Amino acid sequence: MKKSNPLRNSEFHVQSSAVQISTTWGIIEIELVDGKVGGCRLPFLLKRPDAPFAIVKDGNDLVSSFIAAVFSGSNSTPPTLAELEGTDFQQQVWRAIAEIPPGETKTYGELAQAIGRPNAVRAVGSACGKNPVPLFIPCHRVVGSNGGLGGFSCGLPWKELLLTFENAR
DNA sequence: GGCGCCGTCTTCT
DNA sequence: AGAAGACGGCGCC
Repeated sequence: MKKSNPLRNSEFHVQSSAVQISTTWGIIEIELVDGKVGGCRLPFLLKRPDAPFAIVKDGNDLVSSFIAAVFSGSNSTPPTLAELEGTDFQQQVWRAIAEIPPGETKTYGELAQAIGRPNAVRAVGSACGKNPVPLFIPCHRVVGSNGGLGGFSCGLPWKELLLTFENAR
C-alpha cells in the first residue's frame, strides 16, 4: 500500500460538500466527503490580525460545533474523518498526532519515537505540514524540542492561537 | 541567547 | 540522483 483512497474519486457516489465558518480571522472551510471531514482550510496568516479572534457565523451541524468548541477552549472529540490521502508514513504520523490530548503537546522527536522511527524527526516535520485537516488532526500540538513552536501550514498565528485556547503554554 | 553545521529520513523533481 | 524540508544536537562565539 502506498497511497490510500484518494478523495477525488468522483466516479463513485461520494457526495462531497463544503461548510464555511466565517471568523474575524477569515473564512474557515471544511470539506465533507460522505458526511465525514476530508479537508479543512484555514486562510494563511503571515501575521496575527489586529482583531481578536471570534467566530462571526457558523452553521449548526456537528462539524461547526466542534470548531466552535475548539475555539472556546472546551474539549470535544473530533468527528469521524474521511479516509485521508497520504503515504503510509504520513498516515502513521497523523495517527500518532491524533492521540495527543487537548492541552498537551508532543515534540517532533517524541512523535518520531512514537511511530518507531526515532531518527526520522525531520521527515515527521514535513508530514505534519501535509496534514489535510488541521484542527481535526491537531498538528498544532506538535512543537519543537527546544521550546520553539516549529511551523504551521496556515501560518504560525493559528498555532499560537490554538495553543493559547487549549492553554497548553 | 543566537548562529551555523551536520546527521538523518521522506518526498518531490 | 539531487534537493528540500514545520528537526535535533553540538560546538562556538
